[in-house]
Amino acid sequence: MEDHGISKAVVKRLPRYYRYLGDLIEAKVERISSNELSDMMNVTASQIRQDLNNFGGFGQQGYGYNVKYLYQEIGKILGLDKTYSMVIIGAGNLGQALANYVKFEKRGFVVKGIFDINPRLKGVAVRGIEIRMVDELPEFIREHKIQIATLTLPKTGAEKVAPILAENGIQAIWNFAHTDLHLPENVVVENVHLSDSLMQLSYNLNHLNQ
Amino acid sequence: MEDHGISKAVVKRLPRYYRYLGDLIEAKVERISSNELSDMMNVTASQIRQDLNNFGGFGQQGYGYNVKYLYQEIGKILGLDKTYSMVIIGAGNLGQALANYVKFEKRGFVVKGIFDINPRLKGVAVRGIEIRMVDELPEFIREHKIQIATLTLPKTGAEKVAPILAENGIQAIWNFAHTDLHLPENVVVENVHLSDSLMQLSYNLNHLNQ
DNA sequence: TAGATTGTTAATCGATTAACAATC
DNA sequence: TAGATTGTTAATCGATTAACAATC
Repeated sequence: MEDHGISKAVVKRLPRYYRYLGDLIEAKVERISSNELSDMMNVTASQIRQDLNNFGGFGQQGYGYNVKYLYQEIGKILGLDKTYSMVIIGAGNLGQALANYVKFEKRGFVVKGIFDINPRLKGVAVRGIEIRMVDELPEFIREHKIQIATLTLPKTGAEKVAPILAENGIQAIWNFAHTDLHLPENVVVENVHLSDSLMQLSYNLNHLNQ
Repeated sequence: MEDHGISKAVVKRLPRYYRYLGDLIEAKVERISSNELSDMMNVTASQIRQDLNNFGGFGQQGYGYNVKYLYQEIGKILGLDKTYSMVIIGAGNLGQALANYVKFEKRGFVVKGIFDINPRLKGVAVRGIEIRMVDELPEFIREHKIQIATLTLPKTGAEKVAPILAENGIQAIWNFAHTDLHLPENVVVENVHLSDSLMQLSYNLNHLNQ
């Protein structure tokens, strides 16, 4: 577990390496050089080697990298060799969409509960998981040792619930709400601001040219 | 429209400025200095001024920035003063969630059509928009002058449909599929790789410490 | 006018790329 | 052994921060 000082840029690239390596495994490719991978991914071979060497020497001179091994190692670095207990807070369209997305479960992110404030949703089941009311959260988190909370509710709701999560020992928040959460240092926040993304698209669409 | 050479990092920060300025307008704040904004946003005042001056001098010495004016100007830079015609391709949970998300519409991104390959969904309506079959896409895009396609379908489907979109004049793709699309330079691609995001969360969760 | 704060230039810092010795 | 390719150091490039003159 000794590392740190790894830049955000590097961490951001790891899932992409992981994805390409997964595809290579599917294609039954056994070994790959940083140069071949560089061609596939449109990054420099130098960057690939630098990135990987932040975590250790996974390759072999004259040979390259063993695809399966490297895939496994990056998986471990990303923490994908473990399972995580998750709740989804906000059972609207997006929340339900994420709850239904089984691929996350396959990667080890298990949805243990879905929560909402709307009493009309109480007891309604999404993929076999009944929707609970938000006031049950503190107990639920502690009882089920929930590590990750996915926030798919409006801004104000997210801001209200976030400190409660922190108080009850949530370790990470996957935040889809359109706001920046201010939480203690020991709570990891990963933001997915879809409207920011759409605005970037819009910018690029308008400014793409000579 | 003269610019370019604006770095990705800057463009990525613009929506966040825009969001904070919107909040300030709601809070009836009329003017703000780069220093105050810096405190709110946890970025350096220097960076704020540098970022903005990529696009012009929006402030005034001794005064700061007029919130409403700056908000408008950033909106224009992001292209939010226009409307866009959009289709959503893939009417699964995520596609339907996005189709139901009215805030996008309010920002000018209008969903004109929803498409799927599953014949059982044909004619089903989402927020009043009936689901069409993917083979109708080329005609639909041209007829309705669609500029943006949102891809919320599996990898293989996305890879199949993407070139068809490009051929029929789509200008930008908002890609939620778990794959990198290879398209002509004149098609903007904005990726939202949710599982990459979840992996970054997982990394940070495991490596947060001393 | 004095004070505040921008716009912008210069300095620093960090990340990417290039180069090459080590070694399989 | 010769060839290939890594791991790693050094060079370059770009982005962030600091500083300050311009000016409202």
